[in-house]
Amino acid sequence: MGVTRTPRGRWIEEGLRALAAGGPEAVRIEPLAQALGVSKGGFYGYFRNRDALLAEMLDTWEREVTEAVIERVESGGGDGRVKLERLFALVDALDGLDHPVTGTPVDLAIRDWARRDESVAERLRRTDNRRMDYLRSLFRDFCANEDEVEVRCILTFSVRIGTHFIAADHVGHTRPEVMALTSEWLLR
Amino acid sequence: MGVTRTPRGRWIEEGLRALAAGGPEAVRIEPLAQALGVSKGGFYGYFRNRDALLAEMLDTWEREVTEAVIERVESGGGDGRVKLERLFALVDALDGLDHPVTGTPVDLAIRDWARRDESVAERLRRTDNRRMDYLRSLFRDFCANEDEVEVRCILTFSVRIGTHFIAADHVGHTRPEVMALTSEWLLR
Amino acid sequence: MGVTRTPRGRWIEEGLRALAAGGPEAVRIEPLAQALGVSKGGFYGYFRNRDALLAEMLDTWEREVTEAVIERVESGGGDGRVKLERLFALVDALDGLDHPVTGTPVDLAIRDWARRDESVAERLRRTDNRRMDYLRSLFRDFCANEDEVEVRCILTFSVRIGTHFIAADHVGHTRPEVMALTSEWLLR
Amino acid sequence: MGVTRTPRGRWIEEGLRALAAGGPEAVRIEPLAQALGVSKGGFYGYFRNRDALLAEMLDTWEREVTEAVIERVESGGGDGRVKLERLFALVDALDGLDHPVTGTPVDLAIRDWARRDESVAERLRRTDNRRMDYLRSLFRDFCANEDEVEVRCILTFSVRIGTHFIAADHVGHTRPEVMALTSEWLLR
DNA sequence: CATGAATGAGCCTTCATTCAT
DNA sequence: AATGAATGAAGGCTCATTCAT
Repeated sequence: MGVTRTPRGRWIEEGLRALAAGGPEAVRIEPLAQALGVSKGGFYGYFRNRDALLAEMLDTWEREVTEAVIERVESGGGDGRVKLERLFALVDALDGLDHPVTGTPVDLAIRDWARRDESVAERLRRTDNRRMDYLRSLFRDFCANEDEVEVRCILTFSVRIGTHFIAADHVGHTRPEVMALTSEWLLR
Repeated sequence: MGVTRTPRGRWIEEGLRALAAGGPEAVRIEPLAQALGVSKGGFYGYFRNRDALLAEMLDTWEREVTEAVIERVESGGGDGRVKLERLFALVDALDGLDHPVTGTPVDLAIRDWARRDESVAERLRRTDNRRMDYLRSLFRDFCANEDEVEVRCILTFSVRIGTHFIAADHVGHTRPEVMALTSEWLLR
Repeated sequence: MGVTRTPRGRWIEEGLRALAAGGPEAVRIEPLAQALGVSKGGFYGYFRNRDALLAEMLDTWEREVTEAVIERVESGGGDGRVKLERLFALVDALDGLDHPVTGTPVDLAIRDWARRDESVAERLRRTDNRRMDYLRSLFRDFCANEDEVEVRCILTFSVRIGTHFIAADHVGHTRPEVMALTSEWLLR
Repeated sequence: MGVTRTPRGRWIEEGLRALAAGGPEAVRIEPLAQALGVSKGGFYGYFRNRDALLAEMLDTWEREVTEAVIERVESGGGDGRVKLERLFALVDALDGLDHPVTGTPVDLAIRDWARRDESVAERLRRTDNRRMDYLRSLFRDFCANEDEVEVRCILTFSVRIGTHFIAADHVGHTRPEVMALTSEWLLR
């Protein structure tokens, strides 16, 4: 469940895997067909062309990425601070896994893609706004100043994204340890 | 200064421009030759192959990106807080410009590239460590706790990178305004 | 009458339509199936392969094209000259219509096709001989010299075909006007 | 001379040969390359794409087909009737040869193509108008009535084109004999 | 019978690379 | 060094055909 099983869905899933691994240019029909153990010609029974696959990959991602996390954070109950802690833990766990659709690598690949393709940027804007709205609602629980809420939100979001794009080492700490310290700091 | 003038350097510069615009896959010999007004065959007089160009592009970037900013921040004098403010202003200015080597788009493209290529990741680690070291030295000026220095560093760095990869809108503010609020907050 | 209604006939009719519009290469199973609102796999329930359809299209055309015109010319009565006038008027009318089987575009497409395929040429020879025989019988009504009959026949036939393959403009006349003058001249 | 020898010209010539033999759809890069004994990739050093080749084929044809015949007819001198006789003989000879550019098969293929492609039709209109203008000038030499000139022109042109698209046999004559009779008749 | 799925050959095109000049 | 030409691999796409259901 979650992992699509229809042949159409298998192309999409494999496409997202390729996207995560090598960016949109790496989503090539022939290697995908080979990975699925079918002939490349069969692809066109499901999708009009490569662009249609890319679009459906993004559709799938946009649909799944928003439902997944928020529900699981909300389901646990508690106040904003508790939920944020749960959110951070959940995101940490997600980084470790390798889900073909909701996994972090797909997210990062789409972020880079969005810098070059306005239609992708628009989709990202939609999902990022939904995430940011949720973040705001949690921070407001213990943070009265609206500006500060916004600052904490962008910092929280940035550090969770930025950590994957920054290669620096830390003195006396591992990156996860610094992330943990940072999370504490943002929840003060 | 910065813009190289040797024929070899012109290939590198044009390659970095292509990298910034479309990622490493967009660095293609023929369009580069066309942009330089020479034949693509000539490329191989300067570089063994495409990979050699990519390597030299990274060499050039690594060399230039570290010298540039720190020197200009230091040259102005003042304490850590003052220098950080200057640094932030400088980075903001850089985002607006479009320097073919030290410009932000090249930086972002290399960060995404590093996620897929370990040799690129290693170069990025070197430059990020140098930047992080410098950041640390500035934050230590007014922040005694080492852990907090580390937290402020990663937050500072993350928000400056993350802002380019995050598409969310803000309530009652533009992104630059939120960035300004964030900078204040990090310098408290 | 003319428009076939059996499923088999509908493939043939649609095939002729495609032939008229784009030549034999344009007779492609998939677009035909789409135009008929059925799946392309079903095609092979009626025809062994594409060539079988092409053959049956030609069968249909050969059968219908000969019956149609002559009967209608004869049915009106009169001498040869009168019948030729009626024939010319009929052909002019046919050029304006767009019958999927007996329409002029199909005729022209088959004529071009015959230049490249001997089996098509043979069918065309059969139908052209029947038409020519009929033409001869009409011209003989008012033209004693056998050679001149032959000349008038080939001229009559040629000008009715050639007009569709010649793109020249005329001085002070439209093409239909010149055709009318030509018809008069041939009936002198 | 006449047959182009530059590599570019060889592609065009081979393309026209394919056009004559199988229509525009038969002009395929790979078979052409094979016929020329080069790799298909090399094609793109000379032409942007297949359409560019088709266009240049038509350019070449349009250029050569107009110069060729008229000059040779004029060079012999004589009055209109004499020139027309020479023209008919020349066209007959051309039908027998197989020149890759000015040969009759190319002409016929282009005529059929023009029925489906307006840009081809326009080129054909240009060349046909030039030929028709020349025909008119010759017929006017011994035919005072303008309408009759026009009739003789379209009949002359039609029969020369139509003969290749009509498959009928003749009674007691071969086609060339009927053509000869027809020519006499048109020159009366 | 009809359908959906799959296949494989063939086509156009791009591109890194080589090489003679 | 630089150019123009050529190569070969790879990729996107179309299409006739087959086959299980």
